[in-house]
Amino acid sequence: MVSTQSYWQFCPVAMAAEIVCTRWTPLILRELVSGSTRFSDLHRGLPRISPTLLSKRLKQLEEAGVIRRLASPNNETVEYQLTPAGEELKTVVFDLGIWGQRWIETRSSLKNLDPSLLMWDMRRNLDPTPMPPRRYVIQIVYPELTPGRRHWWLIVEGKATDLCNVDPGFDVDLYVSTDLHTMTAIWMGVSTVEAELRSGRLQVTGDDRVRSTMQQWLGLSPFAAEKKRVPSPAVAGQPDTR
Amino acid sequence: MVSTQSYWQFCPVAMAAEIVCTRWTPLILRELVSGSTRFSDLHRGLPRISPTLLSKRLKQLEEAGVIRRLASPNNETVEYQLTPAGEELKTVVFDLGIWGQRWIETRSSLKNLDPSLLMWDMRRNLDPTPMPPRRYVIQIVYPELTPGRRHWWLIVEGKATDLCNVDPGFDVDLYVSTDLHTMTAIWMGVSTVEAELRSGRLQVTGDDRVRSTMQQWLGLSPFAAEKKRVPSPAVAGQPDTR
DNA sequence: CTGCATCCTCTTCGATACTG
DNA sequence: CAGTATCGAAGAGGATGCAG
Repeated sequence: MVSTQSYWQFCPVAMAAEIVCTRWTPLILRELVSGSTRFSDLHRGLPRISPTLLSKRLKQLEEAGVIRRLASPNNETVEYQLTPAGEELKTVVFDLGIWGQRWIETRSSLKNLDPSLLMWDMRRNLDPTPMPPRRYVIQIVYPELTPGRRHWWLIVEGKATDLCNVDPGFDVDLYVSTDLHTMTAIWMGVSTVEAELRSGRLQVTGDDRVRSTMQQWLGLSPFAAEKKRVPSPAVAGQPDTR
Repeated sequence: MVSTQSYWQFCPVAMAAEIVCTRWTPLILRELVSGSTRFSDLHRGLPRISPTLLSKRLKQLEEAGVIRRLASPNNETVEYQLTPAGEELKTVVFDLGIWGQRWIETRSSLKNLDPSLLMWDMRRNLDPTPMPPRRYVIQIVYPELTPGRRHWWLIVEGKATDLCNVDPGFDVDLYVSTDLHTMTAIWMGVSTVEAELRSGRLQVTGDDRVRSTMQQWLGLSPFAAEKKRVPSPAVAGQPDTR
């Protein structure tokens, strides 16, 4: 029987698409490119993939020479690292994201909201430069959400940032309260901290210096700078700033 | 029930992958980027896709704003054209091909050979500049293949080139005889006309001026110039040039 | 907890035939 | 020419289990 996953074409686009353009693979590559190397970290950035399929895709990527599987001596941990071939896929993944940011309308981009994904992404890109040189705790609250997804803590310490979903017990330096839609819009660059503070959909209380530099330390999506080329109709339930 | 084709992620990479990275879609885009606009031409470049699926993908691409469907007034013909958003996908598709050319080993690239695909691609990229300014007929023969796939004619007239699989009845100006593997390797840039003439796997007889410029008018794959970064083991059954 | 393997269901894809 | 219709095969998702 003919393998159904091959295109049977010698064209390099077809050969590459067989490796890169299968379900979940571009997103797995995005996670790897963003620096995740552990199975569980990858899965955290891709909550809806089944572990079975993630495992299978990682094997296929290894087989294709895109990643290397590195087990620690005693087999305690496994890391997946991009090979040189994998490194060169960064361009493709990034260009794909740029295209998406430019041409996919805001309305549909802002349909698939997930606080744990958003917080996980924020943790990854947070820029601690404006923070004081000590442990700094930011609490983010989405009052609209169910209790289990309502409260989040970002614990900045040196260059590392930790993310918690349960109260870590530290004193909070900065409180942020908003709704998931607004926070996602800011993260994606279709709105700004300033505009949402004015609109009243975002409230920030605490340390004044950190408060005023939020747009900086928030470290937006890598694609946030790219402007939409499609009309962004006013999103339902989200009236414009007065 | 949750739609299974969405990733449920707001990340632009995910949104773009939902549109671009479904089965066959990168290849359909390659055909569109290469200039095909008609359903039957697209299908000719993608012989193994079912018309059902091609039709479905074209609808999805139209829905996504990547192409426009244009029916002639009397509905006799239909054309699919890239929108501005679709034009910007050229980069992504091209980069994907570049990556494939660099990182996928020759052995696997040269597994999926198909004379009609190869000839269709050659027709598309042929450069008629070195030909005399009249109808010029090139016959290509693959003696190894079954009769129905053995003989091909390229009919160059002005800037247009026609491809025939049955004898068009014209006098032939140039005869080319080779095997499919060799011709594909030349087309993909992993071998050259000169090397294969020397190896004896390629024979060309007829018009001397056109014969000597074959490497030029053949108009290789758009990716042929990109050098492989992976070792190219000597391909089985294809010994190196002495 | 990490990193999978199994089992089962549901969706998608491919092959072929057929239509206006 | 430009697609639909049909149906069996393959692939993806979900739940669960389990070893280190």
